[in-house]
Amino acid sequence: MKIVTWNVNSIKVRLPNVLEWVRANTPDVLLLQEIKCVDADFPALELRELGYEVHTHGQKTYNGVAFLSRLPVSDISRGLPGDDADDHARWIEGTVAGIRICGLYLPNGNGGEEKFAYKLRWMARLEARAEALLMDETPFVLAGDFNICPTAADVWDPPAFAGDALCRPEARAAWRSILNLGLTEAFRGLHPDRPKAWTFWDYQGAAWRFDHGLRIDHFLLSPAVADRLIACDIDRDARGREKASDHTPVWCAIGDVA
DNA sequence: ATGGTTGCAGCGCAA
Repeated sequence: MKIVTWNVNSIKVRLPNVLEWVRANTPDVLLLQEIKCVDADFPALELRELGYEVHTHGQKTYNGVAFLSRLPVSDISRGLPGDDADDHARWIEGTVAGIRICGLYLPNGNGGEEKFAYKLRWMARLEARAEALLMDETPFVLAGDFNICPTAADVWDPPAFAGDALCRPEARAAWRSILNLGLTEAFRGLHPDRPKAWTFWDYQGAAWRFDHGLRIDHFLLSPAVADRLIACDIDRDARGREKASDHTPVWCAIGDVA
């Protein structure tokens, strides 16, 4: 099973890129972030024509996540538990082939201490959700735009980003706390030393041209799924297309149960 | 150099 995560930064603007990429790469499950539209405005017909079940958790203007699958999906659930007052559309989960797949858009956390505090609270809820799935012994995948550069190796200019919410020690500590539940980060598990493995290049400052990137889109696997991990990689090519998102797709392949 | 770019929405805000 091939699972893809991609922050598309508006599905309305990105639809041609997404359709072309899906035709060429035929993922089984496609998790999108920042669709930036309400559910009724998501271009479901176009994706159904390519063979996908379409589930969305959208909102006006900001955020919004989608869960698309060529395989049957059951028990879709929207919203990360733990705060009924949180109205950001950042979480959608569903079961495919016995795996609970969670698509997430973690808060960026820049723009003031209130926003950073929200990010940390959201990460505490994420850890609680992962713990609950582990307790249930549910095989699961957490995938999406985590807005976290786990280490200095995941940042093009570490000193310049020292105070950025994507790199701040409290955010990295929260990330490690989640990993320390016993999860496997798919990309670094398979490519521990690959340099400049970026998944995001800012629109500003010609970041793509200079290869000034960050690695912030990730897959976290529960132990049973980690045992079945075959491959995980980043499709840089999509970032170089016309009208590209500032993020590029990241994918992983999970083998069938032996 | 407190800059620059994109998207939404309708102009400042979020990223």
